[in-house]
Amino acid sequence: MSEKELRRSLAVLPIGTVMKLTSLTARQIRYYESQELIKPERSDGNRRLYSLNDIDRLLEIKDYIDEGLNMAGIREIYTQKQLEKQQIKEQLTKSLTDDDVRKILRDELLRESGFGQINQASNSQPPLQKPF
DNA sequence: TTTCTAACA
DNA sequence: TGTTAGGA
Repeated sequence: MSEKELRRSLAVLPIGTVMKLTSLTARQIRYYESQELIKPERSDGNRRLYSLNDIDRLLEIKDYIDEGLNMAGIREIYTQKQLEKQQIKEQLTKSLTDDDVRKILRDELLRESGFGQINQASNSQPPLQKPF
């Protein structure tokens, strides 16, 4: 996470500030939390602390409600969005794996060409038993 | 003073 | 969602 993202996710705002920044009532803000649309931190004597990201999300929630969505509908949007992120992560991991495979194939070709001894030190892959 | 939980004329 | 009670 970049420092910028860390700052935006730092929960330091009390509900009173959030009310002014979003024009929502404390009742609404707490209700959206009960619907799992936001997850503010807690501290002090059980007081809620919100981050700038929470502010953005609350403003988005207002728009979604204006568009006629209910709590469940909005929640689906966010849960689906986090699933997409998870899939992107998996794809990235798969991509890196393919790159490793490419390195291995390259070294196999070098070995078969009789240049096995000039293996690059950058490749930490152990030699294969049976090159094809 | 501000915020919290729970509950409803 | 509003509003209020009773505490922290």
